[in-house]
Amino acid sequence: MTIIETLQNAVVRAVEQLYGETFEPGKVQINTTPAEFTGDYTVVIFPFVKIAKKAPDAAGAEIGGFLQENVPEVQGFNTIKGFLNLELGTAYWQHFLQTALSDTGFGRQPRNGRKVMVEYSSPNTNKPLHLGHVRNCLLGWSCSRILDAAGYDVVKTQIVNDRGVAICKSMLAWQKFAEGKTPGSTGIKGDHFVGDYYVLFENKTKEEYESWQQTPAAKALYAEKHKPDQPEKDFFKEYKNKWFNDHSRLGAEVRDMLLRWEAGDPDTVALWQQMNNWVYAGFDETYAKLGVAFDKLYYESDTYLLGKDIVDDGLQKGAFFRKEDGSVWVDLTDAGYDQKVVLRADGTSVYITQDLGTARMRYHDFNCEKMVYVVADEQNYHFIVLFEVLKRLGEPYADGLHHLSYGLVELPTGRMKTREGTVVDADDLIDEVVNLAWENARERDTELTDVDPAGRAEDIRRIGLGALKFYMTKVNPRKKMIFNPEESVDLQGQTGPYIQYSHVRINGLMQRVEKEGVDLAPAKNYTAYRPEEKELLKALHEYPNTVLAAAREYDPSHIANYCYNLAKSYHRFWHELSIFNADSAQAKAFRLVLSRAVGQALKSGMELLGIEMPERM
RNA sequence: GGCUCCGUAGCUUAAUGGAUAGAGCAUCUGACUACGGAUCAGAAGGUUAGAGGUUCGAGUCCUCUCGGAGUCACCA
Repeated sequence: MTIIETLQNAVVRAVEQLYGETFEPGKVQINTTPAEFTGDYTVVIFPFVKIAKKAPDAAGAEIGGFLQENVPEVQGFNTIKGFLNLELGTAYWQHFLQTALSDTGFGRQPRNGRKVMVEYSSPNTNKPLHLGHVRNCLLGWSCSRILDAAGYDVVKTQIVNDRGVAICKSMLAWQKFAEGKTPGSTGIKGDHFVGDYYVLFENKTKEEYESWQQTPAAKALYAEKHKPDQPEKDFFKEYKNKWFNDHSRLGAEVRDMLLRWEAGDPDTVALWQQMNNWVYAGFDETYAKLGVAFDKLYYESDTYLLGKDIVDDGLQKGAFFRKEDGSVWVDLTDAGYDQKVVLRADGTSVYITQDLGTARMRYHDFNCEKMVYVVADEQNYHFIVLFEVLKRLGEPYADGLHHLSYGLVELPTGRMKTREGTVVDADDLIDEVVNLAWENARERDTELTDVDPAGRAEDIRRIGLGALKFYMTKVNPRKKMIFNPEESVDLQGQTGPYIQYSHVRINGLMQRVEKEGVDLAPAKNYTAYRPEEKELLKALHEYPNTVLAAAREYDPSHIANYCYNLAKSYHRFWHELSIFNADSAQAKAFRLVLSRAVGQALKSGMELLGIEMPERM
């Protein structure tokens, strides 16, 4: 039982005895006491005022008195304006510190035997990963780690969008123009290699379209179809999709290729596998650099026909209905949404059919009671519909579905656009932040460069990536993010390196403890806490609660902000108090023990964000 | 237009319905010849977009208005 639960229960007993009313323990509000008041935890008294028929402070004093008498941990209290501030005794804090230190899993909940699947990244195989995938991957990875720490068994997965017209474009361009070149022969990373042919296809198509616009047929079409005052340029911009479907030679070839792929034509399938394998090799490299991984991969080429049995199921249960043309629909108008098609008239699947089928398949594969989809907020509506439909079908996991929706990453110049070349490539970005960390390190210190070059390089990599990862996880996922390249590699202030630095400081202390064989036992006799010590201790104490809150809300930014606050308290503590030169052996031992526990929590918290700690910086 | 999300200091942001809205960046002023200054202390900067309402108490909940984004495909 946590201290908060202990206090809640005790308050319920107090109210029962004093005023003869029962209350639900969960309804008792207990907050950490703000720094400007004395106390550790604060009970909000207002809800009891009516029952007590007393002024807030009088009721608070009575409840406080009861708690002090009946709860051993409560040593003192004061009431101010309806808030009952409770002070916990040093025995409690000493015990807590010892537990936090010896418990290697401090902040981790015991296994709860429940399984959750987290889907993230889910790239297309026709181009490399970009900045948006980086946010997605960091959120997905972090969310997985947090759920794991909260006691769940987590299955990390991605669904690879490996089929469709996009990859066929790359394939066709490669076939026509590559003259047998490969990533191996050119030295280009596989995903970039394939992406280049996708771009080439788009460029060739553009050329074809522009020359087509000069033909008499095109001119006649414009003359006949354009809206009043519409310039030729605008007309043809609008017409592009229709042109691609009706007139383009490349368009015809690419559709032909897709048909051959669907028919299982061996040559086409072989080429498709070849090119996707190049891409996967590239992705693996990027994922490794980012420090993320997956337990199970699903491929859209395997899943894109799924879901038809669910459609039958839905028809039988009356959740779906069939229109005259044979298409199948779900009517969500009673819930304030639209009617959505779930199966085309020709019997083929649409996007949501596939997702319905995939959800059921995953449930059968892993028996997950929860599934988290890390997908950008563009698809909010899709997931509302998907979850609603699964609920109406009575799927057993329907209540455990969560869309971890995050805002798009934009540049200061606006939204990223492939066509305008404003996409920030993931590999470039990672290299860039590490380079900047190098530059910065060289300016700082020359002493560290001559020892252990390999360890030094690894530390710098951790610092650069730490800056990037913290920058991207510290904001609430829901918020649209303006990616400012300069701020993302800041190393001062509310940043990853700020936190890493506090850990490095602690490391330094611990090495000295080791070297000098400092006796830490006197720590338990130290009780006269200084404000900086108490603040730090209280901050440390909040770690397990923070992990639980982050898991409950699927929100890594709670962890990021917590780590920052803890590091901030530590820096202040460090600056205000002498550790090795403390007044007494007890104070010295206590501060060292506290430092060690804080170091462990910081390391553990940052690990939840996928951030590693450097040895030195 | 319907639906969803967002709007907090110049900028980036925090705050299970609780106390004087908390940080960082940028600006200005300071800090021990001491455990590492990627640090610390301080100043300045806020009508939480606006107006009503609910509540003992609202940045947070409700209604309306304004501004921004997304979505409203038999695309994925």
